[in-house]
Amino acid sequence: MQLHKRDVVEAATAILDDYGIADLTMRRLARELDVTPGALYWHFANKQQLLGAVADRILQPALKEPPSPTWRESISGACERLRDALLSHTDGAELVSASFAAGQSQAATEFLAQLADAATEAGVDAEHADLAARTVVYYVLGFTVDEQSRLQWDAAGALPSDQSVLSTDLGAAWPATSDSSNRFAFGLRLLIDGIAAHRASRQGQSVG
Amino acid sequence: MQLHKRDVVEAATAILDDYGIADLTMRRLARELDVTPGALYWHFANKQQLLGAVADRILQPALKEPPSPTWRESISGACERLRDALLSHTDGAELVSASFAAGQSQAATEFLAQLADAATEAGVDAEHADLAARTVVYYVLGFTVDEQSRLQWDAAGALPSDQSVLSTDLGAAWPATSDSSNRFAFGLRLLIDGIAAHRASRQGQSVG
DNA sequence: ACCTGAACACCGTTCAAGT
DNA sequence: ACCTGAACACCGTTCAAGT
Repeated sequence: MQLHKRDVVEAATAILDDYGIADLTMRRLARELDVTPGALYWHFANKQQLLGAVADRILQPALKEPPSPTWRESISGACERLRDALLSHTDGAELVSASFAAGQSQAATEFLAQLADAATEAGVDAEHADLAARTVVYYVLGFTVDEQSRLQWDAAGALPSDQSVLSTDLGAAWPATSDSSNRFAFGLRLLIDGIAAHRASRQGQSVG
Repeated sequence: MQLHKRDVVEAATAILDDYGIADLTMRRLARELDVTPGALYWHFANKQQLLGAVADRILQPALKEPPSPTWRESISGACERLRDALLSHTDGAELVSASFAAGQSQAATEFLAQLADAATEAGVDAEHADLAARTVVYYVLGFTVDEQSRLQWDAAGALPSDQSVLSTDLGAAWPATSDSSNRFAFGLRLLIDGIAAHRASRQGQSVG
């Protein structure tokens, strides 16, 4: 039967989840779809574009924005959804980070625009709102790439019996997800406070 | 004559500057050094490690820290030196960003420690100083990767005669380096203000 | 319109064997 | 100790030709 873009992206996501970004090659993907590598180039101009489509798929859940009462919650909510989306696919942060840098993810652009809106709400002038949004995205991507590589490294080295590197002392379980989330929230607060400070130093508006 | 690590890193940097990161392959590098690819693996365990050494070389100028009167100037000074170092090599931001994420650059770790010291000076507790430093580095790397890709794209498309995409209107020259630097400074101020706000919300210290 | 076959021009890495 | 020769197991991309 006919090959459609959606099938290709779905199969690519499956390879990503099961084997990671290093195994997500055009040839491997073609094999999985029972076609010749050349077939993929009928649907996608090149690998970068295909990865961009995978990035868009990963970012879908991060784009739903429930209305927030304050701009602070708009930003931190969006960032938490972004991090969650990245963490729910093997090497998700790395893939999206690369696609974002290459300008191949339409969803990333959309996400950026949402953040810029929140920054505008916060009182940042239009000229700088996009920049504030980018700064926030750089943080989330950088943090999550780091976090995910550690998580996956630990998961790979984890033996069936709980023999972790840091669990030589009894009882004390390995610093869990909650700690990582706290660390994430710290950096986020830094940025949000920075945006608030900028707003305040420009013109006095109602406190968000 | 004998091949030394320093020769290899120097030749690698030359390829980077002249042809970019895509052409910085082990085989190409070996050819340039008049050796067999296998020879490189006597001196470096793998390509990542070699790229880490190149990153260290690029970061060297960013590590000199002149004493600053305030922690704010320590941070912004370090960040400007980092950006300058990255921009002075083709694809420098991309290479250092990758090496940093892979944990292969010793210089990047050192740079991080310097920033963490400044954050501590600012009144951030030890537990969070490293995190604040990372947040700043994520910003500088993210911003500069973006900036450099645009710069290089423009430079590649620039015809001998000043036929730029945006210069269809007369007189108005293309937004120059100064604008980019202003944008860089904006995001940096955001982060520094965020750090200051965090310090203030914790305990009242002398204003930096 | 959509895909195959086959090629082009490469990669990173390993390792016995040489000096 | 340091490097070569040669191989292993791959890559992304193109494009005439088929259906």
